[in-house]
Amino acid sequence: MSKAYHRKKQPEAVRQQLLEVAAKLSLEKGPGSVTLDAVSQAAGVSKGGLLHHFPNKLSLMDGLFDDLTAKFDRALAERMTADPEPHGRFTRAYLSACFDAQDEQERDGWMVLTTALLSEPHLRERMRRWTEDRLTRHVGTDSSPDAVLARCAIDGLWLADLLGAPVLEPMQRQVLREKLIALTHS
Amino acid sequence: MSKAYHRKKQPEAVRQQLLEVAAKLSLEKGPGSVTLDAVSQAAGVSKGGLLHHFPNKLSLMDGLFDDLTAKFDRALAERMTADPEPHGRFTRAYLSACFDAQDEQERDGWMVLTTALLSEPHLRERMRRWTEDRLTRHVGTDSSPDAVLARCAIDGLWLADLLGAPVLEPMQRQVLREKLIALTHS
DNA sequence: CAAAACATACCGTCTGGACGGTTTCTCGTC
DNA sequence: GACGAGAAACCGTCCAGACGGTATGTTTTG
Repeated sequence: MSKAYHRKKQPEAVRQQLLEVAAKLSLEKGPGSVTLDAVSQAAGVSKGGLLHHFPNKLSLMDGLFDDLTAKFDRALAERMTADPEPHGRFTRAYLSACFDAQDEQERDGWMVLTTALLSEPHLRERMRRWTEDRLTRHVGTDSSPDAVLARCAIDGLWLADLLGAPVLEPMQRQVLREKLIALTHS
Repeated sequence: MSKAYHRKKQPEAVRQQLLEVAAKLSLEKGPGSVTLDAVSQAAGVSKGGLLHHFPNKLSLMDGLFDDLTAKFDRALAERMTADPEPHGRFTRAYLSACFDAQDEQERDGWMVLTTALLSEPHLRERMRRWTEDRLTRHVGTDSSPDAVLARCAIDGLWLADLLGAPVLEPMQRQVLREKLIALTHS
């Protein structure tokens, strides 16, 4: 009889814990290491418990996707409301959300998303729809060639970070950041 | 008794075939679907045959990595020798190699590389070293902030392609391309 | 004939998932 | 507020198949 069996029931917390563990596992040991056994064990829950919250693995991945995109959307929304200038607003929010790692954990989460994304065709498709959606939503303010260029560069830079790339010195990073900001205003 | 058993032995061709199949599988059905069974079967070889060429799965992945990076390096070298202007030469070659899908298959290969890369921490590390290497090799001609910016944008754009992103119209794509080229000259 | 290039058969482990049980929570009724 | 009944939140076990890998054969090649 394990402890978890008798502890206070807190489904939402457990659910969140499972998602966090899945994300961490995917980031550190690759998406291939995200197995039901590994996740449940690392989360201190039995596999049966995991399968109660997510009836199968696909729904676990989907849940992870939903969770991460929701967080990212919130981060974007925050920054956009704080930005008085409509033109290029979305791209600047995107930049800030990726650059300013206000929340260490959130940044990692966003990275997880991409790695898991590319490995699972199903999530790739969901991601495609997500970007498409945000894009059409901010067409008009953020569809200039320079804005597109900026967002591509942000993605690329963040991809480099993900690979643990030769870290740009903070100063160079700052220069880049300002160049990108400038692009959103043109 | 299978056909492959009695056909003419052509080890190098089989080896190449195995790598191609592995790449195709990874691209289309995700890195998770690259199994010894699947690869060998799709290549028309027995699993034993596969394991003869690559003694274990890791060496298969490494072989894939070597093959793809070698191809990409060759593509880069070609373009660089054809470019008379030293300044920004590497970045322009990089741009051209990613943009101009001269060889449909080669472009796919490069995409495979990245997806497989991110899923396998081991390959992530190899990739990191690879980029680091190319970077230090062309420091001096391709380390200006604008060149870095350009390469980031290229990566980002290519990532968008990978996701099957909302395709930019060819014209917009052309505009972007010219902006990037301009960046390599500044 | 030796070695390389395959094939075939098989094994131990892992993985996703089904299933039935046990404990705790929720909520209506009195 | 007590209380019982059902629902929700777990646990533990078992299984069929997939997976990576080994061991041993057979055929071709040099």
